[in-house]
Amino acid sequence: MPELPEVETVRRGLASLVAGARIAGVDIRRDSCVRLLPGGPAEFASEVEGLTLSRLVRRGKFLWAELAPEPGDDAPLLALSAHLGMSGQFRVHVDAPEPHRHCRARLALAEPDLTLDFLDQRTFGYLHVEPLVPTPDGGPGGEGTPLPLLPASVAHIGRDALDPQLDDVAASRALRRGSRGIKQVLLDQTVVSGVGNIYADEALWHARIHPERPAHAVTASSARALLGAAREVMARALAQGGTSFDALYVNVNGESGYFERSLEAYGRAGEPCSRCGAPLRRATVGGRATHWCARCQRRWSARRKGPGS
DNA sequence: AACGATCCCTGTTAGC
DNA sequence: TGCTAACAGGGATCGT
Repeated sequence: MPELPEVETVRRGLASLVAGARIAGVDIRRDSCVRLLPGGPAEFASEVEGLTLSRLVRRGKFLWAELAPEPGDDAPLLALSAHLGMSGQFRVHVDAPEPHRHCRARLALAEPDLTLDFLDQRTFGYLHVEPLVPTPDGGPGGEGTPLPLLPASVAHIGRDALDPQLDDVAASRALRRGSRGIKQVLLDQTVVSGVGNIYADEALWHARIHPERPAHAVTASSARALLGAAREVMARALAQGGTSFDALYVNVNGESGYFERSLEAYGRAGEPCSRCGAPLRRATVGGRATHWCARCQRRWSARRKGPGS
């Protein structure tokens, strides 16, 4: 599934391939792949046609292209935003083949002439055209993103774990707030964004925290370790995922398995923990498949030795 | 306000 | 063998 590292890989691919191109035509092949607009898919098409894809920007798992009236115009007011959901992909073609079975939208680009396909097998992803709005925390952060503007539907999303402007102190404090299990807080994109189910399990394993430990019972140093682990594991995945896209194939779907060999917890139920050898467990937590080591990741702090213990 | 439950959707796999 | 059911998942939204 595409989480932050995969989405960033897509962003880089699109930035190198389609930035600066003009949207010459829009073919929505499945209406529900476009977020609800009053005028439906036709409104989507009429809003974006003729505009230029300028900067490609990401926050967490949200990706968007600023839309400029002309190439080089740096006062965009609109964004073409996308969420890949579970299975979204972008593919760029010089000579467009017949659309793939899962192709939900096809954009014809000009200067250069290219075809940009949005594919999505499980249809949880979408495209959206929406205004860029100011945000209190000062903008998307990350590479090449000077504007303090976010697509309206992304305004509530917190800075992500790889955002250099993320306030680590405030973020780790926020991770310790509330009665929810720490994994659910880590998956809450308004706190720190970009972490999905796979990297949540990985980060918790690295930080040795039980996924169901109540957030308020996580120590300050554990919360800092957790944030650091999330950052570390996603940075490593990005380093691997980012190496392998062909010139005209935007590597996207996160299922390509390039990072799978490095996973310590996710998908490894029954296998021995590489730290302690105890078998890894699996259960459903908050509706999500969850993997952890029952020995390394205790639900409660180890009891201090005392009378009666 | 905070949090849990529900729903969206389809291809694959497990089970009978 | 052929069918059905469970499952995977992020996030918006609604109800408590």
